[in-house]
Amino acid sequence: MVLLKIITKSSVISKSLPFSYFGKLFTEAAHLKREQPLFIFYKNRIYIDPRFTIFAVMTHINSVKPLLIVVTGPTASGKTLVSSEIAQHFCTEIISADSRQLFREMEIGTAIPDSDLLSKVKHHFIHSHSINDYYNASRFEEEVIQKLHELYSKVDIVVLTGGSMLYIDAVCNGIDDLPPIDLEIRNNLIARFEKEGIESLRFELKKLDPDYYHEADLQNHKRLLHALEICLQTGKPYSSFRTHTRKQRPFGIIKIGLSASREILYDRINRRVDDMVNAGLENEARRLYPYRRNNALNTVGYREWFDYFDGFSSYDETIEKIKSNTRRYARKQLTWFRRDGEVKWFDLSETGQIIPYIETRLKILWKNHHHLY
RNA sequence: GGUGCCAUAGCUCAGUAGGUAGAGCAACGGACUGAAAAUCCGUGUGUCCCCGGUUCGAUUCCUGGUGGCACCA
Repeated sequence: MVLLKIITKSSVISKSLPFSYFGKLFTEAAHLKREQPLFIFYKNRIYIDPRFTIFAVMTHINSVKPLLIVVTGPTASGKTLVSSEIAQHFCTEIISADSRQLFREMEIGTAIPDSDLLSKVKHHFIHSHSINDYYNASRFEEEVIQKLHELYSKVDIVVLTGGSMLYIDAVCNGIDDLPPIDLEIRNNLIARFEKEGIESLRFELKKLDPDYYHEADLQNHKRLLHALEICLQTGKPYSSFRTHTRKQRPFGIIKIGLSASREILYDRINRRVDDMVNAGLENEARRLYPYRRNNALNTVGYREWFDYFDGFSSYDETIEKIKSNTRRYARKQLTWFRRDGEVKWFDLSETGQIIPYIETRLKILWKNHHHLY
């Protein structure tokens, strides 16, 4: 809801109005007894009759939560195009939730939107960081929440799109606050793991945090390393930082998922990998080869080339491996989606229904507040 | 046309000295709170080419087909 105040030579008009939500023409003029409307709302912008002298137009958003439209789906399901259409329809901007498109050094292999789309809609968190930066889901949460705060002062709808589910969860539900870890503690633990093996980590965790020891995946060294880092850094068990609660967000969330049959999805993946190869993926990987130890480059579409450069696989095997690993990645994403009951799914053949669906949801959301005024 | 070899999972192939089978890859499922395109865990999906024969029992041995490969014509 928007409080609109228009100050003219002769009068001050104050009106509470719904935001320009449906993308339809919205007029508000009857009370002026004019034949022509004084101003119209259209797609988040206010257009004023030029024959009228306006001294000031002030608006502010009031009471109704702004909205985050989350567009997700497995890799190569067409998120980029759909989210761009949604953003254009609602005259807003896109935040990318993609843990690899963040990095400006990686372009072809991460399938960032093309320059045409980037010029039509403002995108955030694409090529915003360097592969030399230390990055993680918590940082993403912090930076996106900050960015949303900024954006919601201008618009009341923002689109979040991507397939990095942990990152999306971090924005929608939050993740627990943890202290930063000294590099020395981290490196010591890694060295210990490499020298003494995972058994040594289990032994230490059982001592420092028996609670987490019982629920942890004891085969997964990353989980154990992380828990131990926290224990050693703080002197308190890692489990004492785990709240198991969702953070409250000052915005509403609608989740849209894009789906396709396995056959179609796999075909899209295979074709996209071929396109990437034709666009010069091998050269991009060769350029990044010196950085292959960076976590950012522990990524499908790059690590396979590094094996090829090291002589461990043939050219054809490399491309097959990229396709196969991308398919596996998509399956892993699907596993994550199955647990999230909040997602409204649309098949690729019915993407035309997405914007009408969002508009219906908006009507329901905002109608309830209308009675307050 | 002749001779030899081969036919087993979606693919490449093991194997059963006769008791209806198993590896790798692919595929499929799950976990997931500061590396997440990461990391970790689990699952065999089969007319053992076809028709007969021998046998208590044949994917395995035998006859004959069919298909493939190699060599000789």
